[in-house]
Amino acid sequence: MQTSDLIKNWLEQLQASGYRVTEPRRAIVELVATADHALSPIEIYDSGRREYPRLGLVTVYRTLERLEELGLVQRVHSPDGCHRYLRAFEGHQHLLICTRCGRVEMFAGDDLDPLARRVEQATGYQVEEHWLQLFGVCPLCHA
Amino acid sequence: MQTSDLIKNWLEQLQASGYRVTEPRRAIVELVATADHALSPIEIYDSGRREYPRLGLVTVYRTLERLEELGLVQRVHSPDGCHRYLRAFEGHQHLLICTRCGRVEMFAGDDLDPLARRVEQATGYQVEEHWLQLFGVCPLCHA
DNA sequence: CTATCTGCAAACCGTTTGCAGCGTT
DNA sequence: AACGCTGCAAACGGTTTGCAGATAG
Repeated sequence: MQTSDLIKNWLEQLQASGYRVTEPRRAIVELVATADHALSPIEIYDSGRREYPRLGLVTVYRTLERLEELGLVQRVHSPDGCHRYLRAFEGHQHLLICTRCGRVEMFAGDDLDPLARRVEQATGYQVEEHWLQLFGVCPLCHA
Repeated sequence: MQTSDLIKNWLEQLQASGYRVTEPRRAIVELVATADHALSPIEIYDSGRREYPRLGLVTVYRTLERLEELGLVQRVHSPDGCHRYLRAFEGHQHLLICTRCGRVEMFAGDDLDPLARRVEQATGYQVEEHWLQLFGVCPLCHA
């Protein structure tokens, strides 16, 4: 899908879910849908302001909340605890995250479902979610 | 190792590293070394206060910092972003965490090193750390 | 026209820092 | 006796909430 189509698609999904398509939302969606790395709310706010100067940080948080509800973005947790947001991709993804710049790669990892089921059996837990994340330094930051 | 020995061992390690063994530290170490689940700083503060009422939250943070330096505790990250602390075990562990009460189980997972090396090769990243964590509801919270 | 959305300000929560006095060594 | 440690209070940064005015549908 073309990035412009992606943006249009997100806005349509917002609308279809009863949300309104507004200028600030348009700016935020444009940024997040096309970013190649995970963005923090502040980064979105700063960049978004260049396009739509009246943008407020609160709106960034509220819009991200909506996009997460719709499954369009996912949160990324890092060792530093900083919350970043990344466009969600098809199915469950395993992430490789650059600890310097937040750039994110996806990789096909092991399928963890068998493991999860094994562990459920062994412990009696009901497994609801799993994280498989690698952290490292990307080639660009490394140079 | 007996839990009382474990506590003694931690206090000795503090001392050996040039830190002082004080009443508040003793209370904190006792709690964290023997806990069967990951504790948040506030929980440590509240419980610690029962044993040593003058305990301050700041001291909890500062002591956890020391214990982390010495490799005696490890941070645990959850989807809610809440930081909890767990006694560190031998080698690298994969965790299963109860999202309700913070109880933690360890499990022998796949060895992720081959995967990490494969991903390094494919992406050019230098992989430094990995997380394999499962989240769920433990049998007790589930009932 | 109405209900949602926005931005501001202020509240809020977990964490960190400055500092004067206390307690370990 | 000296220096690290403590607890209080206050600062701090990120996130959330209340509210009156703006705006999409």
